[in-house]
Amino acid sequence: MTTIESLERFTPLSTASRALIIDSTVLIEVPKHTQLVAAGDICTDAYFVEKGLARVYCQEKKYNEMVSITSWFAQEGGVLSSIDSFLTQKPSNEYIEIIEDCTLRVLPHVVLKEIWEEQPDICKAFIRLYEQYIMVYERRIHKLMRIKDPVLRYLFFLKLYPTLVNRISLKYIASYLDMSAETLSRVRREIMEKKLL
Amino acid sequence: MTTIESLERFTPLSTASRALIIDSTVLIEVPKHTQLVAAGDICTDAYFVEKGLARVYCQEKKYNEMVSITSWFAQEGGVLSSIDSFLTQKPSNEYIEIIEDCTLRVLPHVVLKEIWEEQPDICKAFIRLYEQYIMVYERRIHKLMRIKDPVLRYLFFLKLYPTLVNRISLKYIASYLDMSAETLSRVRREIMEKKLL
DNA sequence: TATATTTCTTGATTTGAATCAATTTTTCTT
DNA sequence: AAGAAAAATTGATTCAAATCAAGAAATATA
Repeated sequence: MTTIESLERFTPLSTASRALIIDSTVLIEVPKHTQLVAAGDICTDAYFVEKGLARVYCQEKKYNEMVSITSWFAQEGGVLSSIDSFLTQKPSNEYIEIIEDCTLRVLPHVVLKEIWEEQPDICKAFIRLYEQYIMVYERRIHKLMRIKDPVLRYLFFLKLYPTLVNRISLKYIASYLDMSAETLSRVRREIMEKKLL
Repeated sequence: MTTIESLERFTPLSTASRALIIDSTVLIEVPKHTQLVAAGDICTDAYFVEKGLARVYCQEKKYNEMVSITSWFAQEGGVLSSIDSFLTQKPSNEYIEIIEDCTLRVLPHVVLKEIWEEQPDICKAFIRLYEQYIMVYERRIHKLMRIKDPVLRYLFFLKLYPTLVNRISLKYIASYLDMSAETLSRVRREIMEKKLL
C-alpha cells in the first residue's frame, strides 16, 4: 500500500497535494534487523510503511538484565515513529527495529512543520491539540502504566499531574492508576513514612 | 482559562477565527455530580474546560458488582469527551461525571466536521491520521489493557490485529500485551486445547 | 548437513497486589 | 450539631502471573 493510498483512505488528495507529498519525501528500502532509531536519537522522521513490518520498543533494566518492551507494531498502511520524540523533537528512549524487509516513505519532521505553517490557524491549533492528546496517551501507556511498582507509579503520576491530586478522591486516582484503593492507601502511607516526597 | 486562551497556547488565532469559535460554540455551567454523558449515548460534543474538573469512566461487572474505572481527568485548559464516541459518533461505553462545578465550552461534532470540510485536503488527511492514532491508543489503554484475564486479552489482540500474529515472535507479542512469554505460551496452549478459536 | 543459537514450552516455586473484612475518619445532610 | 453516608485505612488471606529452571523445537549459520 503506497503512502498516497494510505492517506487517501481518509480523504481524496488533489494532484498538487499528491505531488507535494511525493516530492518532499523519499522512499527507502530497509532490510530486516535494521535499527532505524536508537534510544538517545531524535526521531527526525516519520515512516509510512508501504511494505513490511517493524516494531518500536524500549530497553529497561530489570535486576541486572536488560529487557525489551514492545510498544508499537507497524505494518503496511501504518505509520512508524518514536512518536513522542518525533512530535517534540527531543531524544527518544525507544528503538525502532525492522522485523521484515521494509519499503518506507520518509517524512521528515521539518517537512511536516512546513506543511503546518502554510495551513489556516484553526487547523494549526487543532493539529497541535491532537498532537498533545497523542502525547498524553503515549506517556500514559508507555511510561505511567509500564511502571509496575505502585509506589513509583503513584510518584510518577504526581509528577505528571501535580495539580490533580488534591482535587480527586483516592479511589478515582486508584482506578486511573489501575490499582485497588487499598493499595493506593498503603502507597501513600509508605511515601509519608519513608518521606519519599 | 478560556477556550481561546487554551487554543492560543498552540498558535495565535486571527480575530475571525476567534469569532468563529466563539460563535459556533456555547458556554455552559454545570454543577458537580452532573452526568454529562452516559454509556449508550453518542458523545456529540467535546467540552473545553474553562473552569472545574471532571472525569471520564466506564462501568464494568466484577463478580455481580459494578465497579467504575476512571480513564481520564480533565481540568482547566483540558478537553473533555468520550473520545472514541466523539470521533466515531457511535454510542459510548463511558460516562462523564462533573467532579467540581464546571464552566464548559461546548464544541459540537458537527461544527468540527464543518471546520474540517473547509480545510485543505492535506490538512484533512493528517487530521484523520491523527484521529486514527488517538483511537488506536484509546483502544489499547481502555480496552486491551483493561482486560485482566490473559486469555481474553490475547483473544482481543487477535481480533484487533489478525494479520500481525503470524508475523511476530511470541515474545514481542507478549511484551506488547504486558505479560511474560511463558504466560502467553500457556495462553496459546489453553486456546488450542479448549478450542476457544 | 551438522552445529549453534534462539525461540518456545512446560513444570515448580515465589511473590505481591487483589480481595475480603472490619474499623476509623471524613464528608454530607437535615 | 447529630446522625448518616461515603471515603480511607489497616490487617489477614488468597490467588494468579512472574520468576526460576530445564528441556524441546525451530531457525539460523557455518
